[in-house]
Amino acid sequence: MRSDTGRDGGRTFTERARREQILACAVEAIAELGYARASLAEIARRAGVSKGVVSYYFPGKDRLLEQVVADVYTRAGAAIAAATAGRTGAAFLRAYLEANLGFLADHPADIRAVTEIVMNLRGPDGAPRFAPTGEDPVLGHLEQMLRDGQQAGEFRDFDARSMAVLLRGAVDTASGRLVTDPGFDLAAYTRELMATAELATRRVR
Amino acid sequence: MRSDTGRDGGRTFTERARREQILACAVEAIAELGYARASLAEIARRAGVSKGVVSYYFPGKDRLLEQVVADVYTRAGAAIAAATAGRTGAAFLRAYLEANLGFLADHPADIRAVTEIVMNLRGPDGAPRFAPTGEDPVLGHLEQMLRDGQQAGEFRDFDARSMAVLLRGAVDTASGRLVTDPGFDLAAYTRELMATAELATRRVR
Amino acid sequence: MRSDTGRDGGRTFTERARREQILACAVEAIAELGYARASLAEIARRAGVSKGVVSYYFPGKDRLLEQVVADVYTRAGAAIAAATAGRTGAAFLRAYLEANLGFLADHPADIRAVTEIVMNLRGPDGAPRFAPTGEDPVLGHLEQMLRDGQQAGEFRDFDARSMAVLLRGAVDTASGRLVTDPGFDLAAYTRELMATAELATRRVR
Amino acid sequence: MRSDTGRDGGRTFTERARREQILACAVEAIAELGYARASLAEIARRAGVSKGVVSYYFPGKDRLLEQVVADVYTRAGAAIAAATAGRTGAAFLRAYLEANLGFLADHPADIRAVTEIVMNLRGPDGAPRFAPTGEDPVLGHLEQMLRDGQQAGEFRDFDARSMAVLLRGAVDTASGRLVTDPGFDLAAYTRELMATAELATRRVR
DNA sequence: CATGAATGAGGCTTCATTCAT
DNA sequence: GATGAATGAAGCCTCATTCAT
Repeated sequence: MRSDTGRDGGRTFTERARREQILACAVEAIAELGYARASLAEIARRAGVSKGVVSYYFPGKDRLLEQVVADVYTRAGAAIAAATAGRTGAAFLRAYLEANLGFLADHPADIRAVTEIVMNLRGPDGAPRFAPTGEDPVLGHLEQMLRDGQQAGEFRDFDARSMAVLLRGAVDTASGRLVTDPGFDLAAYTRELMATAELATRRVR
Repeated sequence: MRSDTGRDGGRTFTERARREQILACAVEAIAELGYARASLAEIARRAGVSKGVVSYYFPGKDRLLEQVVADVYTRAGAAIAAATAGRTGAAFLRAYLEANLGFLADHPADIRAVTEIVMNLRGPDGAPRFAPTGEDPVLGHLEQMLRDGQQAGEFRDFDARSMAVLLRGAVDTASGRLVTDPGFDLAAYTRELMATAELATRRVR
Repeated sequence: MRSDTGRDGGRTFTERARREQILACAVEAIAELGYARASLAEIARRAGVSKGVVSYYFPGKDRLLEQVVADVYTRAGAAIAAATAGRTGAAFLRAYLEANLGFLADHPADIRAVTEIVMNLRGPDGAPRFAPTGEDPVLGHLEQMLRDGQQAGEFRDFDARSMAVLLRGAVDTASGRLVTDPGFDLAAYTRELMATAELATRRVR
Repeated sequence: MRSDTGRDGGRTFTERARREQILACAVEAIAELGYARASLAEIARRAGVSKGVVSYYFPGKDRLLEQVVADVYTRAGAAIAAATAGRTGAAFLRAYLEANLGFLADHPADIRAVTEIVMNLRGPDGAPRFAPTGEDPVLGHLEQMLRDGQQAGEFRDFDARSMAVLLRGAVDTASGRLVTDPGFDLAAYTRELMATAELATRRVR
């Protein structure tokens, strides 16, 4: 047993490193070239390994892409959860939006890649694999927090579901801009989105 | 040359009909199957013609897809222009959003298809063909109208560019929801978006 | 409408010709190289066409192989049915075996290919696609004819099922020999098989 | 070299055990999954070892498969030789067929695996590795014993070669049935085959 | 001895495109 | 104008094999 074969969760050190490397290269390739052009060959090329290696670590391209999504979701979710811990109402909303756009600013490629995958990856039956539906947990959480703020009397009486969709749409659009529009000013956008959220949700006297 | 092939702009009647039919089937296929699965064969199948016909009318798949985008943009632009004609400031904004979401409600497949194409179609160099940039005419127009409203004293002093991006993002997200989220309530969303826009842009006393 | 595009059963003349050509080349390749080495590329090469053409005419390799089996079964069945028409008992058995071995002599590659496919082709679940089971129609027919001969008092009281399996095995083994054993004497084998069948089935005084 | 690695014929105890284990798992995998799906990875998985181990003990997959055949042939040959020792003529034939079908009943997977390998394994030139030819020792032995029986006046004057092929075919077909046809009655088949052999070979008065 | 890791060839399939008719 | 036919590239995947540790 050598130092580079230490086990952790059933996986060797090198295996975990390779997996992460491949995931990173997949994100990079998708963010840069788009979903359709991000072939396994391209991902392997960026990782400096042969095509077979990718298949060796992931049982199929779909699984790899799903892993990318799960990976980024996990990291983004953790960052946002940490930033919003213990907050409710307007304070939550501010922290939530700030954390979302902050993650975007720090990991634009990750978000871009996830967006591409979510929009394009389909199951064998042709149905979208990550289609946003009523049960979307991300959206559901935001909606619930908005509803809580309303019950606490902090927010006005808007349709929580629609407002949640609107705010997520405003967040998501930023990721697209960030990658393709070089003139996009994320800081200004963040300020304006937070102001808009504040004005659109606060209880009117 | 037969009697049923009257000329119009250098194109016979049947030719124009075929083109429109193919474009319509392309929209249908992309909206239903997604960008990657909408092959020329599938489009031809839906149009009830052979693959060769598609190639005959459009010099390459890319051109066909570009034409789909141009087509829908033209129709949507006309509808929105008609609805907002002569209006400025808050009145313009209301009419603009209402017309946008109205077009969405009337032509969800068109919007879905265009979204897919815009996100996926790339040039030979790999660069996005329709990437939103600073020169995006759609966005530019909205931005200008917002700026006009500010100068007229009707709107508060927000960053017009960011607000334009935000509102477009809020509009675009609705198209995605409309197709994949069966529980999405477009009417409620429209109301909430218009309320939000009103609250976020009006001059605060 | 030209002479080479005459329709027949929804298929053009060229299409039927190509299909038959591909089927023939598949038989040839499998008989010569064995199941595992008979790739689509090899089949296409023998047909003098590109790999894509095979996929153009058959929706997948499995379907092509299934078609080979169906094809040969149909032809062999027709030949045997014609040779045994109206016969029963020992006369049927003689004609049956003679027709079987005759078809073998005339189309050794076909039989060899079918044998390979039947033994190797598996479904997506890994289960054999043509596994001989109790419901095997070919075997069932022979068994029934043997039983009829017993009831007519022409045959002794053997186990009809076992005898059917035995005779089919004796027929099938000849196809293997014919291809791989250059010294195999089919005529002598035919004589001996018919003599054996006669001796093994006839009513003993 | 430890105490548990006593040498025998140049091979340690564990080495021989490993070889036998791998051979057994190869048989199992081929019998169950068929030739094409029995990959080294699958065989290694069933043996509970890594792929490298298989390569370590056998210099290539072909050699492993050849060894499987040799192994089963050796065991089957020994069993049959023991059962037929000292017998000739009809007595030999009865014992021979009984021992063959008995081995089949006791080791169906072995026979199935060998059948698959014999039918599929090819040399680099594409030629079958185990094709039955005129020099087939198994067949040759049976043929010789039949001839001896004829010269002893016990058998009628059939073509010994053809009869040998016929009987081997009747034996081999049972192995195929045994694996794929759940309703196959091996005991009944054995009885019928022995009766048939008796009737077909005995000297007619 | 044994393992995990990596390779590269080859297979099947899909698809945009071209061309003769 | 329109079609069926054919191509060839590219994609994903599986697998036997090799190698450093």
